[in-house]
Amino acid sequence: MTTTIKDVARAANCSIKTVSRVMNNEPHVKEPVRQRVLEAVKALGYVPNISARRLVQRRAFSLCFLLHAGGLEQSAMVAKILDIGFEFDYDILPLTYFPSLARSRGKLASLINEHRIDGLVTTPPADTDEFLLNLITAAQLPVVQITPYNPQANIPYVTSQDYQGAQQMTEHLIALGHQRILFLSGPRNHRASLDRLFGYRAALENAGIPFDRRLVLDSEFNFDGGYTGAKLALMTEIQPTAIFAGSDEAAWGALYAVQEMNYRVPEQISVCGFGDLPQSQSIWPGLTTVHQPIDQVVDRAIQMLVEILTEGPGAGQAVVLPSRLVLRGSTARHEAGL
Amino acid sequence: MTTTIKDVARAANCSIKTVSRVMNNEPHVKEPVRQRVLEAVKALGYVPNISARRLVQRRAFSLCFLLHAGGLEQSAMVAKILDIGFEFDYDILPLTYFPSLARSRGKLASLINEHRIDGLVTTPPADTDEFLLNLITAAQLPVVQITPYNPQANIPYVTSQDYQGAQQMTEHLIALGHQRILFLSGPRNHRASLDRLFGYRAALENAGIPFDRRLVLDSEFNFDGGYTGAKLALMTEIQPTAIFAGSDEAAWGALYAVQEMNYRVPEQISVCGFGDLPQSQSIWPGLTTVHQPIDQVVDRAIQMLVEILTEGPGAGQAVVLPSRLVLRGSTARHEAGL
DNA sequence: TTGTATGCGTTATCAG
DNA sequence: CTGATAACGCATACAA
Repeated sequence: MTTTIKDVARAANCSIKTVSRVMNNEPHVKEPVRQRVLEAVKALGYVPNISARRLVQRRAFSLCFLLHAGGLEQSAMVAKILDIGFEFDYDILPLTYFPSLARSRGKLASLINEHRIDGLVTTPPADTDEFLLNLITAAQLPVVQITPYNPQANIPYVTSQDYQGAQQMTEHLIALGHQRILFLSGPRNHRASLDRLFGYRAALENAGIPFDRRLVLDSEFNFDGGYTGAKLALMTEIQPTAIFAGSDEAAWGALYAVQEMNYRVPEQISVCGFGDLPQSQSIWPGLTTVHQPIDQVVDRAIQMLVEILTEGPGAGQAVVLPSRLVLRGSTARHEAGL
Repeated sequence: MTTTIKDVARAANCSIKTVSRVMNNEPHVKEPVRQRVLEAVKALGYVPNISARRLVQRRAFSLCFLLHAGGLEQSAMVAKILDIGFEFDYDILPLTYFPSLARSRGKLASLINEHRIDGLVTTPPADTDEFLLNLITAAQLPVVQITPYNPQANIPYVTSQDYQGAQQMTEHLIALGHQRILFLSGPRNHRASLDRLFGYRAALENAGIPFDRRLVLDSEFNFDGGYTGAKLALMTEIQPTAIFAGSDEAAWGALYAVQEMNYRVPEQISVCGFGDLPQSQSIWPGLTTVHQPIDQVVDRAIQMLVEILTEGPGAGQAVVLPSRLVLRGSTARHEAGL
């Protein structure tokens, strides 16, 4: 038999309301009474029944963290999410979302329509998915985005410095003597990707290097995208001396392609990425990249959502966390002779 | 205002109990009545309130999938878990568990003690953690393990062929002309690792190759373990011609170490792993490994747990799914002259 | 500062 | 086969 609030009230010789007050840290309880209640709670091993709370409060006390399927880009986020597990009373339900799969859309819809969650954290590219947006607006579900500012919506978000990170990385490559820097961009609806592209261009401009649009290739932020982009550039007249992939995964693909074509990294070609996924320090010869504070981003996003859920919409903000360069073995000075 | 079971009952001109029967596919409802109810449900867009169900059934309708922290070994499982998201009425709460961290132990304890979950799926090495075992037995929590058979416990489990997979891989290396095959083993309390070691030894024995115990190195199933083990073997008199890592992650580390020492893979040294993580086909030169049907393992484990939860302990079984070799570029015939 | 009574939306009991 | 009524455990107006 589980002990309920009534048992505690009886043991502490007070009403259940008083116990409730103590449990929820509400005011208007005299100190001696509060102590009696706390003792009774400890003695009986009382734990509030979360299901009852859910019912009476009309909340699911759980939230969904929506991730993009397939990519490893988000595996670092997942690691943090699984580390958190649940935050306060909120269960965290991580879910991958394939907009193209009816089954996946159905899962998301039932999650929302059956009121199984109170709020949502989204990551690109889910945040631009129309089906999802319709669900959210119909259900008036609170949302926190992990993505740069979207001027079209007024949605709280958490992100890290994309523009600045890309600019610094490009400056670094330029300082190493590189002039022909290939930039492997992501999808155009991926705002962070755009910001990185702008940062790249800003650095070139500041250095007085004329912009060659052939040096920017649109691709996907995954292994294949990087692989294909690098191959394309090396097999044609583009001939970069450095490859700056807009994501670490694409950088891995580029690294693979470059080595497959028997170029030496970094002696002949430098390669770098963006994101600093854990594996990027494990692959040979170590990927130079822009470190994003993913753990903190995830942490802040979840906290912000919980705050919105408990304190109302006003708790939503815009947060941009700093990123920084991480120099490893995949980049080196460009020697004119090679 | 959300529509409740009462609204449906009124609309269908019957009692709430009848509606409940229809919703739960219980018998003893005449067909015309059932139809009326179903129409009313559709017309009103009625969705049962899961919180009320949770309260009255005294179940959390959620389960925890416990993962080992840090390793990528489990990232493939995570991908599948996040794809499933929730199964029937059960929310799936994936959580990483660091037994050494008080915070992590606390999370797990509150999850169980606060009755937030009805059952648990465990993966190595959590399944041998004493703190967890105590929690489970104290709470009498149903568990399904993802690990080979443990004769000490009578716990339902799902796994894939570890022994056979390792044996086949070793046979393959032998067929390629390798005689000195280094085996990078995992922790001794990792049962799957032991089974792989036994498979390796069985293949050697069948081929009449005398067992050299210096060729088996105990290490960790991660990048560093593989890196260190490979270095050790190559810098000493052990001198293997092939390295069989008991996990893909360790194989990556070995691959890194071998290349760092300027050996060519696979021409001079063959390297292979176990598990077939997604990244193993992305790293250069492509890792030969044993494919485990991780998606199916995860699927079956969750389904089994839900069955136990709904149908009682009798639903638990022992399931072993098949694994198979995947040949890529990291292994080749051993030429005596090199 | 404290307590009483009511309701949240289901499922379960037991009588019809 | 069907239905009235009582839990489930908590929070919350509203009194006192």
